[in-house]
Parts: sequence; structure tokens; C-alpha cells
Amino acid sequence: MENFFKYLSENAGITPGQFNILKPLLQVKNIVKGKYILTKGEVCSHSFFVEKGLLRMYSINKEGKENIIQFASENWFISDRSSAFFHEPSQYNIDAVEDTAVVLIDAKFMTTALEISPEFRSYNENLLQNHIRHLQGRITLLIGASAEERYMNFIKLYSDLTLRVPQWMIASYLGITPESLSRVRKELAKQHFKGY
Amino acid sequence: MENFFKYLSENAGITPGQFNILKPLLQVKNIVKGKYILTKGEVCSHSFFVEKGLLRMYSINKEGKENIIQFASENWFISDRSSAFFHEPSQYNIDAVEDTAVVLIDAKFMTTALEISPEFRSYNENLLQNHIRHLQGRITLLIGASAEERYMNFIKLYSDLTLRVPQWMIASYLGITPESLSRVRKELAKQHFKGY
DNA sequence: CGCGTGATTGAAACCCTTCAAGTTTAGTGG
DNA sequence: CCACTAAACTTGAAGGGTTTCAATCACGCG
Repeated sequence: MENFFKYLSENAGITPGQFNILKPLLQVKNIVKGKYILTKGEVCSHSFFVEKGLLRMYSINKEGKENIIQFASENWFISDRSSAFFHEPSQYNIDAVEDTAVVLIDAKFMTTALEISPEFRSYNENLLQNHIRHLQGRITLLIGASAEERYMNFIKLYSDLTLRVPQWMIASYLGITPESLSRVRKELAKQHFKGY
Repeated sequence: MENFFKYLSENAGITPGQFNILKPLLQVKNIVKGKYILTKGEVCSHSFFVEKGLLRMYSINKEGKENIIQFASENWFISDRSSAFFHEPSQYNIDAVEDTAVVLIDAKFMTTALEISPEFRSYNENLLQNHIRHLQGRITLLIGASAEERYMNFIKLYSDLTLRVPQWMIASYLGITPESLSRVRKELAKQHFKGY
């Protein structure tokens, strides 16, 4: 819970007094590596703030392959917004890449926080806009960039994750096979981009 | 302007009285086929509502190829939200695929509409969430689906656009070459999916 | 130690691209 | 309204990047 409060005070201007109002609406949950907090078909009723650890959200395509949509490590939110907002069954799974602690954020928390803090409202919109920017950037890369370019972009954007996430998951995030990623890395190493 | 009002009254509960307050904040602009309303490097200061016609937003990759991010025909909004929201130079171009009439929506309009109509606020959030859902679905397809699957998805989602948009632009939207799309269509025709 | 998971490597296959040519369609001016 | 031209679409052959399948290697953990 401490990280979440620290995060809210730094980014959304939430005061200790406000946090005391919000605290009873929150719940912490631990997920051991490999376990799920959202499975396909469920309606997603929470947003998850990662206090510690690492989560991933993915879907499964026609051939049964996992396609990773998003990772979330410390101080990131993750959720199937569509499912939560439109009360639809989710297309996605969310599970733990490492042992993880999350703060569960429900609709009640959101409405309360939006009521008591105008700054929280604008921060929330900021988050949404940022999310859109991020997704658009990713689409641009998927349409127009090679596997190598996409990987270089990944290690630039998520240098911290590059060491924590198994390579085959990074491959899945990039939309290539683990074998291809291995070869891309080999190529890059040859070109004197030693290390990660 | 009529379409826009009709749209707002049907979707965001805007009344004639409210629209009279908003109307002075709006401007209509005509764009002839091939002309731009946003070019890379500019800061995007408006959202555009398409009254009539068809726009596209695209970026240009390293090899100088166009990658189409989004189309917008009648009753759709289009904008570089990131640029508008964060006051950054845009990465994208927006131009007219057909002669087009748009309503220019600026920040003042948004704040005013949000003030006078609570329903507009929730509608606006709806739009944002929907946008995210849409982008996520597209990422899933780009990561995990073949060119053929992506094209089938396109004609299902945008059957109206399939006839209006040149094929090479659809190819660009799907992340493949025009030649490949031509061959995909040939394949599909063979398999008795005659027509479009 | 041995088992399982993840990473690497090789060879063949496949999908898509590239380049080049030809055909069709659409737009323009005489 | 036809003739001409440019743009869009199609088709073929060759090539590149990525996948697939299979085998091997490396490592951590019970």
C-alpha cells in the first residue's frame, strides 16, 4: 500500500488526509508466480496497481499462441479497461511473471477519488491519454518496423524489464518467435552492440 | 454542422439550448482530396469531426513508407490526441482521401461542453475507452494474425470503407504491401468468398 | 544429480516483399 | 465524348525475413 500512496501523492496530488478516506476502499493481494488475477471470459472488475513484482496481460490466438499485450512492473497499472468499463467478458489473461503484490482498485475507489480530488481527475485523464499514445506507438512499430527495430525499441523503452522477463515473453510481446529473437540478438551482438 | 449536432444529441445528450452555447466555438472547414489538416512537426490543436468525406492519419517509417494509423469517415473523430493533449509536435499526418468537411473542435469547446453537460463528460470518457479497446484489438491482430485474417477483420469492421478506400491504403493500414493484399484477395475469391 | 525450462543453432519451408511488367481504371483536356 | 495519361491494381519470378521443427546446450532447482 505504501508505494501506491507514495505514487498518488507524487503524481496525483493526493494528501495524507485524502488517502485516509480512500484507504478503506483498497485491498492488497499477493499473486505467486504463474497464478492468474484475470482469466479470459471473466468480467474485469478492478484495475491493478503493482506494488512489487511483475505481471503480464496476454491473449491467445487461433493457433493457440500467447500474444503479450502489456507488462506491468512496480508503479504501473494494469487492467482490461474495456472489460471493466463496458462490463464485458475479457479477451485477456493477466498472470504473474514474478511473485507480485498488487493493490486492487475498484469502481468505488475511482468515483470517490474523482470526487474528492480534482487533481486526481486530471491525472487520470493524463494516464488514459498516455496509454493511447503508447498503444499508437506500438501499432506504428508493428506495422512499419522489422523485428530488430522493434527489439531495439523494447530494450530502450523497458531496459529494466529486459533483464527480468524471459526472452520468449519478450518475443511474444514483439510478435515474433523466441528463435527469431535469439537470432536478432546474435546479429546485434555481432554488430558490436554487446550486452543488453 | 448539422451532423455534428445530430451526433451530439443522440450520443451525448446535448440539447438544442446547449448546442446554441457551443455553436460559436465551432468552425467548419473543407479539405479537398489530397490536402492536409495536420502535418508532421505541427502541434495538433484540434480534434476533427468528419461531417462528410474521409480522412486518414498516417506516419512515415524509416524507409519512407506510409503507415496508416486510422481512417475517419462520417461521424467519426480523428486527431493526434497525444500531440493535442501534451502539446507536442505530431508524429503524424492527416489528409483527405475524399473531399471532406470537418468540424474543428478545440480545447475551449471541450472545457465548455464538459462544464455544461455531465452527460458529455461520460460520453467523452466512453469514447476514450472505446479508442483504447480498438487500439488493443488492432495490436492483437498485428501480433498474432496473418495478412489474410487481418484483411478479413478489416472488411468485417469497416465494410463501408472497403469500397471507398483505395486498396493500397488498406494494405498500408494492415501493414502489408499492395501486391500482397492483391494476392490475399485473389486467394479469398478462389475460396468462394466472392465479392468484397 | 537429473529433470525441466529457457536459450541457441541448423535446415527446410513459408509468408510476404521486392522488382518489373502488364492490365485495368479513373481523371483530364482536346 | 473520345483520347490520352496517370494512377491503381494485378501477376510473375526471385529474394529476404521469419517460422517451423528438431536437436543441442545452459542453467537452476528439487
